[in-house]
Amino acid sequence: MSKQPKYRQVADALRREIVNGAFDSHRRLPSESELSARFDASRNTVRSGLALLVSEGLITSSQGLGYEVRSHEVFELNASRFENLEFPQNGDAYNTDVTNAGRRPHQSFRVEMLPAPADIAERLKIEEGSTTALRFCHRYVDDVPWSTQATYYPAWLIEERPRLAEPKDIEEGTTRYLAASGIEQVGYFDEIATRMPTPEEARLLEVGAGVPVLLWTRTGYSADRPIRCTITTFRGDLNRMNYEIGDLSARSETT
Amino acid sequence: MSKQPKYRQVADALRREIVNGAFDSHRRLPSESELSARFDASRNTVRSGLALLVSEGLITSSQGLGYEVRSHEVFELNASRFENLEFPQNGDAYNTDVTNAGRRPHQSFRVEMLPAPADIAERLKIEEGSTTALRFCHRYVDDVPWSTQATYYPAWLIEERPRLAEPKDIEEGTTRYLAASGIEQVGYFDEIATRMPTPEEARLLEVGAGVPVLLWTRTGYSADRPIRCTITTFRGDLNRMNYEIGDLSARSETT
DNA sequence: TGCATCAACTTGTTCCTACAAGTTGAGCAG
DNA sequence: CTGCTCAACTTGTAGGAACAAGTTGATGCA
Repeated sequence: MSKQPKYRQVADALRREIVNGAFDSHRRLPSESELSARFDASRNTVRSGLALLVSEGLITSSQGLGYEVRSHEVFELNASRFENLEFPQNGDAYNTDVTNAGRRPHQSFRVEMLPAPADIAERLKIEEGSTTALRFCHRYVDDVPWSTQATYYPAWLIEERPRLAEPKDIEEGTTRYLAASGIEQVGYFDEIATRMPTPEEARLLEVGAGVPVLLWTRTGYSADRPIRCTITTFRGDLNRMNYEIGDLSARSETT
Repeated sequence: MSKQPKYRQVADALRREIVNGAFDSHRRLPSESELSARFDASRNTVRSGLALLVSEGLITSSQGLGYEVRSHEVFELNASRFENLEFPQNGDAYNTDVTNAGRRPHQSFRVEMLPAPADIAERLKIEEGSTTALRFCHRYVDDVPWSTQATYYPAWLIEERPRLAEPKDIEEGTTRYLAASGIEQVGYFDEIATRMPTPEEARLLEVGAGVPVLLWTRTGYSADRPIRCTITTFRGDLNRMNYEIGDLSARSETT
């Protein structure tokens, strides 16, 4: 009658109940032993089924507490408005967006001088191994880890704009700082990818198993040459990226 | 000495060897019993460690064959060039891009008339439950499942452009078909998200555990109103999306 | 009342066994 | 030589047991 292995039947039954909302948002699931009795399966088998749901990102488990349904409240990032000088903002884009959403931003900075990795060198059109300044930024929203951001600047730019090498926030935003001193970012090339987090990323972003990360690589260009490359790693469960392209006057109209 | 549980030590050791390239691209890993002897751990413990690497997307397993390192050969999609009338193409964007990359495209179509789901209705600015035409497309590259695409057209558009309701490819591309008959897409709003696949998606895209999907939702607008909404589901391990924004004349120059 | 302790829960880790099921290559029958 | 069978590998599924470790609330002592 059922060709599916038992642990899958367990997972399928629980998944159906979860998506139908049988378990309140942050109430707990029945314990492993209860499920074991209900499905007439060993604890190991039930655990296999639960592990499947964890890896799908549907539930989380905590030792001593049990399993609970994960809630997703996504945060939208408008990538095409970022770094657009015409769009009014107070401070940098991250602070602006988070504050506008009624959340509380927090970030920690770190600056390193290091030789350019191959992929960065290629994007910045510089020699692999030549010096770059890496501004690394770990961002939180309401004290929940949100993203890590690594921006590489080529050496020639640092010499002209030494504030980029200081390990602190640039209040007006780096784009404006550069523009105000004559280096204008006139275009950018974005690459978006997804994968499962490395153990290091999982630690920094405090994500468990089953949550992919969104990788956003932006290479900014002046009229002459590449001026910086930013790699942002987002928690995939909490973020969505938007692009507005072309004439969208029909979008804002009320129907 | 080592506070980490043994199955994590196994996973960490193997991960290190994999990223250092100790195992050839598609050669197999040692079998579970070999690893069990090497790490002085039970087969179950070794399996837990291997399961971790599978969920990270590093390796795959096949019954009877063993474990092997997964290769990533990503396919780049230029999202900002899609549906741009100025950019010359033969046929639709998918066929063009895949053929240009020297790969062989294949796709199967299906058309359904169905009531609009809530999220689609909101994006198309129509009543929830009102009729829409869904053009569903399952795409392959070199016979590997690549993406599924669901495009919803509002009823008013189908009445004017009945070819959209026919279950076959429109050779010149839907964008050009619409433009040639007076409905021009002048802008679009893109949303990009990632998550683990549902069992249905995992089946269609033939992805195992540990591979997230990339969700791309594009709402196209004419000068007056939304004209369609496309939801594309990509295999995250095989695809990357690009956006070119602003003046990128500095990008194409040779250094 | 306030606080510490502990029993009773939870999941986490590790081992064991047994058998099912997919793959491959050796070897034998024709 | 061809083609089939089968033994010997591989991973997959299912059960068992025992103990570690985190959490919670009840109990009882000061």
